[in-house]
Amino acid sequence: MRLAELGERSGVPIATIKYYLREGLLAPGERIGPRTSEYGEEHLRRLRLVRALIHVGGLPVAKVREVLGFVDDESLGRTIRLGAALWALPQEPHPDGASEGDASQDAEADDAHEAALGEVDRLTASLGWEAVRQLAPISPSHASLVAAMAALRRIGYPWRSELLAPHAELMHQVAVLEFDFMETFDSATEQVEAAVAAALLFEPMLRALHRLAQEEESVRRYGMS
Amino acid sequence: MRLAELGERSGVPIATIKYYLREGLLAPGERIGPRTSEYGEEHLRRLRLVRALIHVGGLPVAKVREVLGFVDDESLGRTIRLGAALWALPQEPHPDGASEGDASQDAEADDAHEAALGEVDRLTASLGWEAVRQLAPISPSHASLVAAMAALRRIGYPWRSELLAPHAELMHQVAVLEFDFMETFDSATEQVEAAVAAALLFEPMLRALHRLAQEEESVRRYGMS
DNA sequence: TAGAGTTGGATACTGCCGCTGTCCAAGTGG
DNA sequence: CCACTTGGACAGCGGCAGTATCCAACTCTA
Repeated sequence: MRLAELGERSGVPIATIKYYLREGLLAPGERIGPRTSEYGEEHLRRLRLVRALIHVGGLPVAKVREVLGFVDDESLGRTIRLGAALWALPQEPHPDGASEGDASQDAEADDAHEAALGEVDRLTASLGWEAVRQLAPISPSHASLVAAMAALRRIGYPWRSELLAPHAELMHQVAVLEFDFMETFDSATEQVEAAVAAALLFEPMLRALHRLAQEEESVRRYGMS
Repeated sequence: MRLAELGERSGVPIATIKYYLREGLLAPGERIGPRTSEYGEEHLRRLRLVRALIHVGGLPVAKVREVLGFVDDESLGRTIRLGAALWALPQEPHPDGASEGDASQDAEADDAHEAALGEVDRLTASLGWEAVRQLAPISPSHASLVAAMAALRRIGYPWRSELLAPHAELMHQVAVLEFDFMETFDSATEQVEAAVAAALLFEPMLRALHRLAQEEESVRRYGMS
């Protein structure tokens, strides 16, 4: 398949495909002439993944390049390759959300952070997530969880680890399913691609469930009016 | 408190506060002279909410204006006011993620959509979420859930409603807690603000838990290497 | 083989968005 | 009294995801 067909089958404008090629999000096609390249099904698959990362996941192009760099790095072992790709996914839309006001506020923020840290520690201990506990100092997901809990605490919502535990257990079941799914693919690259896609697409579903539950509870409490 | 102090206590640059005033995200202060205004604690609170919506929630300024418009509309009943504010929160970062390739792909997408619709229907039926079932045709959250499930299905991940049910139940418990928290505030405006903030800040926490669970499972399966 | 169309490649531009810097005349405060 | 601040207006910036244009070299079709 050549460029025009790739664009047609993927629904992505040719100018945009050229852009992705330039940015290294898409490997160049196989050269079959000085000014002609042939693209395969794997290009189509990759193009769909890129679009999903950017449009569903909301990742900036630079981040996509980083993630795909790990996905494609065949010199890495599977664990590292998968871990690196998943860690490269951004943890929060905008990590610069902290306030930097006067001293009292900074102190407030630190208190919340400390408390959140302790809460997460108790949570992972009660769950027996030993790997997570070992990785805690360097794991972006761990930092992200602490930051989110601290933010909630700062607006006066001191969430307890006991309330989080059931979610955590469920998330672990979800992770098991995701990994099972991932292992149905043959090539390591496809496996990691599948894991990234699943990790990313599951989250909007969770968010939607959360909002639906809010709707239900709102109507139950206050009626439909 | 005057402009300079508001900027200092919130940590938001004065130029930015002026921008928010211009954009209508922040009510003007109380005029105490032809060129002087006084700002109160509610301005500080609102400013923090605006920052949280933009930086933690990733909302564009226009969306923030829309949400706050409902939060502030005292002519609305509480149900409507709350519902409108929550519905105005964006459901997906980039809702334009669909592909529009050739006919075969469109058909594929429709199949996935139909299947997802049925799955969600069975889910809400089994949960007894009657309000959600009634609101389904107009609820953005419902549409969003269907879209997310359809996207997963399209990449070959036909999630069953049984697997979602425990999440949904948990989310309902979460919603109950959120509403309890909301009701600890006196003024309706503060209540709705609290609900919006809680709805928004809970989601990053869930995502972080999901990713931590992935880490744990990855190490359990493939070791730390 | 002629002529229309496509290719990879380079470069410059667009539009949106969240600010940010500058300027101003009118007031304020020590 | 005079430096400073205020509300207000407006232009500009920097980043980002594309998009448009042009090109010479090539390929396909008639």
